[in-house]
Amino acid sequence: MLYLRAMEKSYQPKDIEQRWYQRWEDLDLFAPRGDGEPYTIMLPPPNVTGRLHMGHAFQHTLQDALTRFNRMNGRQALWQCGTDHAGIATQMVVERRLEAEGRKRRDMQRDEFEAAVWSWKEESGGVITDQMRRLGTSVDWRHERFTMDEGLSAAVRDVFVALYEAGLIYRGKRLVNWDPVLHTALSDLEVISEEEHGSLWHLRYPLASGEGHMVVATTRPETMLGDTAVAVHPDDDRYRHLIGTQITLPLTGRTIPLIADSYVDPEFGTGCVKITPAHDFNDYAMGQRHNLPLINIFEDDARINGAAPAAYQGLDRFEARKRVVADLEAEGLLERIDDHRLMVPRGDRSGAVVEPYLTDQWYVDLTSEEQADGRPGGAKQITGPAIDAVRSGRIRFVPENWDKTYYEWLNNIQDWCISRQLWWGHRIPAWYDPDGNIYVGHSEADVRDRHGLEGVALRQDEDVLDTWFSSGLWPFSTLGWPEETERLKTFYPTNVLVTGFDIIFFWVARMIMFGLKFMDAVPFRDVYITGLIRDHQGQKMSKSKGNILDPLDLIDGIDLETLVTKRTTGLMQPQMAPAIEKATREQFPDGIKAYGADALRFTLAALATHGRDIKLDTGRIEGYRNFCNKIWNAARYVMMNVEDQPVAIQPAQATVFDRWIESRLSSAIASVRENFERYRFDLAASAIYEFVWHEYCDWYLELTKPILNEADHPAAAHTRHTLLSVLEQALRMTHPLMPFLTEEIWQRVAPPLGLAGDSISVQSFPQAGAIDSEAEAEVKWLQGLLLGIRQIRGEMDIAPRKPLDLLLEGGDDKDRARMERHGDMVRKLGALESIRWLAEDEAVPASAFALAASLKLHVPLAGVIDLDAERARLEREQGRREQDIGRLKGKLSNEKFVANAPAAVVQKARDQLAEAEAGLADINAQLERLKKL
RNA sequence: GGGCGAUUAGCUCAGUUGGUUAGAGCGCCGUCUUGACAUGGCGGAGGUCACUGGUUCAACUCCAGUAUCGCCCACCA
Repeated sequence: MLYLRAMEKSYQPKDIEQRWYQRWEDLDLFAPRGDGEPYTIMLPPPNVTGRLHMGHAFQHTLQDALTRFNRMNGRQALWQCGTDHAGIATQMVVERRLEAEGRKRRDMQRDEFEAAVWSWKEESGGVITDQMRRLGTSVDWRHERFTMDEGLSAAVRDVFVALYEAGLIYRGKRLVNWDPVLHTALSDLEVISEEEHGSLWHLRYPLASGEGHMVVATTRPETMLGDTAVAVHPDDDRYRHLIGTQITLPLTGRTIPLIADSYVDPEFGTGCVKITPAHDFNDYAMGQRHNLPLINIFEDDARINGAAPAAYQGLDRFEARKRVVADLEAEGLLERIDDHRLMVPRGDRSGAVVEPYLTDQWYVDLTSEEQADGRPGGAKQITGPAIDAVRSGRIRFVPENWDKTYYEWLNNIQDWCISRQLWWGHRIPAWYDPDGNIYVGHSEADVRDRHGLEGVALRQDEDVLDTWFSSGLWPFSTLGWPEETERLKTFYPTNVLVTGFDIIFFWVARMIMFGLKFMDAVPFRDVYITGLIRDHQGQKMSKSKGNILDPLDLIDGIDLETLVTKRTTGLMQPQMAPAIEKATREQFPDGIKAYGADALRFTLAALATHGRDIKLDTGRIEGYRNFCNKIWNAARYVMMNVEDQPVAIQPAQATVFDRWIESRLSSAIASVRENFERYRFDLAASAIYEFVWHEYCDWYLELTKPILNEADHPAAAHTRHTLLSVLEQALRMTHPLMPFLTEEIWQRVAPPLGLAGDSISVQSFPQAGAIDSEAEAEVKWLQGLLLGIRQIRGEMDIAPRKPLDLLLEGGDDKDRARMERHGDMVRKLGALESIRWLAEDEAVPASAFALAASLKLHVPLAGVIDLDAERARLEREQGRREQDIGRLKGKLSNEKFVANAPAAVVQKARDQLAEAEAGLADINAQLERLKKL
């Protein structure tokens, strides 16, 4: 009992949480245990230098709940964790830090820079793992992996070599998305296109004949320096006669042809398009069709190069644009400028406008068809199987409709550009000899060996691989692949992947491709796609909007000034600071309270509905913090009552209340189990909440008080047992969502029941027992009776403890028998002075009235009763019943309803009608009596 | 231009194969500091289920369309 102290009056998460995680880890409870059926979740590896945001906290909560639930069910549960080296993101962070120290990457040696990244990784890598521990995540820390670990790097090289040898990786010179700030190629996915304000410049291109000119419209006038044609639609009558003639390209002195291509839309602009094959994807394609020359006019930082006239060389592309427009205008060749909205492609990391740029890059073939030499192309070998895995149901998206997004993307996919001109990442395992021949292998020695390259100078490719290339191997590389380890055999394929929709393409699809290709099996059975966590107004959380919430601040709390500082420092746009400060002060005038990890987790689970983003409101977290306190205090009550008291276990002595709460618990357990299995964390959370608060606390605990407060009550011992046992099971049921609180309480509750263990987290998840419908009916009856009394009290403004007399009228033998059994309980919980049945011919005194099914309750209130209030209340009841009766009569008088609806539905309507009519008669009678007073 | 989603109480959301008096939390009103808990108890008010048609004995639920909002994909210069 090392860890246990006297229970404070209220729940203090800080005390509890800090003690338990360390203990769990010391006991190594989160490694796979036993020999049950394996259950595996791969943690989407966060960026090693990052911090966890609310989205991570959300996903980690769900993964932890699943892992804990399955661990408690006896599965060999593995939650594989680790971090991603995050090529571009990390390189940028480190470069920025170096610049703060006055150092520049370009002045450094490559190995020197890599060393700086590794040391930054060591320094900052602990932030995430610390955050995860604070959240209570039960990952297998001893097998934590990093995508640049030697084993994972070897896997990357093996995959690259294998795909290259299969003809599925190739090197090619073509137009790529080029980031001129980061000086690297990007994949299609890393380019974000958004609509921006721009202009449409109408330029005059003189005909070489000297007779007139063509007018072309462009959004990028500077690229005219690289034009190699002007195109019109072949059927465009305005220009048809000019097709094939030459045009004098202004400013350059070059002559270019007027060509015809049906790609051109005659309706748009002037119907004439300038063609720049080296700087536009469409123009590139057209250039291929028409054998046009490519003129690259940019350096790799998008300055104008030597291919352009000297006047423009060295200018940045935007400078060049101004200059070109000015020069054209000076020559009278600028017809007009229209405002124009256009889609501007930007690099997702740098924000720089991406330039289509002709370079040599490495690609994974995802599109080509089967080839004549028998080599299956990428479409057949990689993309097709990935589509089929989902189509055949071997992989299931939850919610299901994400499969459409997945198919849509794969059906329109392009080859994947995997090379990046960065220093941080997996170096491409390709070497060049002085003649430029390419050799791909696992290492330089391997290459020399295989190709007999003794004594030949070899130079390794400078580029690194796209980060997602290594992330795509995560489900098997972390388990030891390419070695055939025991771990790999046991835990692959994994059961479920929990992630956001934003990386379905980046990551999910690629894991499926690689998993199928290299493991010959799907990497996971289910893909649970979570919604996005948004702020209380539904805005996306982002540093630049200043609406970020750090999970740790919700756990530990934070004062307003610290929060303001945190949100306003290190902004990309410092001018936003005042607005962010104002909004923060408005939303959190007192800062953020400490809610604790359990409350945060429970909230996130409760909000996890399918197919919907989540607006996170701290009010909601506060509500669940209160729920933690409720559990805490219920446990206090239980412990107070079992200390030094006998706890019996003979079921024969069970009261109907004991049977009732056991039965309700069974329903709750069944619901929680089912909903965890369906990934309905929201329903699981509400089943727990409903049971613990509104059944166990609101009713059962209250029902035990009259028994336990009476000296030597015959049911006391068993009641204590039930109090403990139900709480103990409820704790196990709640543990996957609230690991800390349940552990703390379980350690106190288990021993009196003769149970013990290192931790609740390795106990079994409770099993649902039988439903006791007899007990449920009896307690429901009792609740109805007490509700009637409370309604009278509540609406008549009678003090809760003022003793009342209760007169009963009507009812049947069952009511009398039940009242016989529970009269004492009703008297105590209803704070009644007396209970008496009205004699058959006895006049009803002036009283407040309530109905409990067919039982009529009268509370005599001579002199005290507010007749008007009571009449108004009864009339409201009257109105309700009349409405019901009207509706039910209408239904039942419809012959088709009676004929077609299932018998049970018709009977139900009849019963409801009878009950409503009887109730209405009772209320009318009471109203009549009131009139006479 | 294609695809997906949302619209239910003041707010945030449930409502599983069509049959419930359409629910919960927060907020609101009233009341109560009783030996688990005021981070609480008890009672209460509050909804033409976005709109229009259709299918059906029966529609929040199924179908079609409309409106508003949001997201993803796409080469219109």
